[in-house]
Amino acid sequence: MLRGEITDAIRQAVMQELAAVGYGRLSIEAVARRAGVGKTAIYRRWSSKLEMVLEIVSRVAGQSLPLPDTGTLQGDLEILLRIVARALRHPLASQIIPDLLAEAARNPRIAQTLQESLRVNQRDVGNQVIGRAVDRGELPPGTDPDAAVDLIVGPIYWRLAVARTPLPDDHLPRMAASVASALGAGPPTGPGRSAAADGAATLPTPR
Amino acid sequence: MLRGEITDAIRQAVMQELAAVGYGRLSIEAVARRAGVGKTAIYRRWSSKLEMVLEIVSRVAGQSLPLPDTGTLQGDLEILLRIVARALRHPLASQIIPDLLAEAARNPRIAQTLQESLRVNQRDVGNQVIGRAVDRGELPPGTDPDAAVDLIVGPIYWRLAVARTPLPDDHLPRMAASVASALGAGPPTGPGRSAAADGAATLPTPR
DNA sequence: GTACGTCGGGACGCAACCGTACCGTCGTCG
DNA sequence: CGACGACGGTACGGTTGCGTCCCGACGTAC
Repeated sequence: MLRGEITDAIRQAVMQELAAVGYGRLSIEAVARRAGVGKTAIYRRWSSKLEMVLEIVSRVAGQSLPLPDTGTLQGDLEILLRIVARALRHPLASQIIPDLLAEAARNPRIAQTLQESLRVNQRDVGNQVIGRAVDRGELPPGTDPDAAVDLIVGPIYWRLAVARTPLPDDHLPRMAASVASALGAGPPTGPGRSAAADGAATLPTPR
Repeated sequence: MLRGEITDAIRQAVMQELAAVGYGRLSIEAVARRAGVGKTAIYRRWSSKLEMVLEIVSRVAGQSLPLPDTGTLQGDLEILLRIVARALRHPLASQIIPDLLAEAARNPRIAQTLQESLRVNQRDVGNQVIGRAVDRGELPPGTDPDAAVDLIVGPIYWRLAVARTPLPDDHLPRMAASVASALGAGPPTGPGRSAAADGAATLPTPR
């Protein structure tokens, strides 16, 4: 009964409006205006601004992405960084993602939805890359996946979404190499260290 | 003539309101309400919401922080991470910082003010730590300070401000070790590098 | 004691938006 | 061809905020 083209127009308008003014100032009327649609059409589909945004965003964020196995930690990282970089360079995403993350710190519903949408793509991808590297012997078995995700995604996110400094394409391999090194030396977790890089052991580590 | 206690109360209220609802939804009336103050008192001090927030935030963000020289890259990093972690754990800061960063992507005035306020503390601190490490021979001379900042601040920021996963105190040294390793192996920057940091020379990065 | 200026508070006109209701139109299904 | 339902548009009452103005109450400096 509801015409799909209208729904699509609304979805698109919500994303644009979200990027333009943020969730805090997003108004139904502005969305309707931008979509060339009556408010009625929106309220016929969603019950409130929050429900609308959650449904639309989670649909976009929930898309699964293919992650090829390159056979090398370095190669996997490079592809991973490239994917994240492309996403964060998207003009809409680069505005919407930080905005929703900030809003999530304040609104449990948003936080929960984002986390659920991203869990599949984030946690699984992280575990997958780390797991494969461990199997290959490139990383020690005790490697903490959570800490690994911090080291992988943190730098690229900071660069593109926080500092917003342009990142030349040829820097991605360097960053991948740095991250790979960080992962190798990183978590001297528990006993039974493997043979792989343990440069950290030579550094005096207080507490 | 303007009573300082009133100004302080307003400043405090702005920070709390900023944390509670974000910049987008911050209203002068709510600030006045929270501060127990008339709107008049606010408009007597600042001309608009934007000017008010910019002045108050830049005053807080502009505080210089002491950065002791521990004599080791690992030690410097650990202290640095500890400082950043403490800041990001602050209940007000942890809400306000991501919010303003998201808003900065949208409002040039905010972006400029934040950048100016943080330039002293961020760029200088980064350059200082890296420079000292290079002098000690812990890092290769060509190390790119910008890339280094990404690697240092990115993971801790992601962990605390984005993923908002609790970070046990004893993880900081491990993270510092990882970051140190990343910095060391990181920039295999081109051939025949000169001594002083000239990362810009190899980068097609205008300005 | 008088004059000044800030104080909180209230009221102003204006604007935007909420969520709902009611139009007349138009496409589609039966 | 007729009924149905979604469509864009408009209007509604109510709320919130803006930025300004005015008021009486203090407190202080002179």
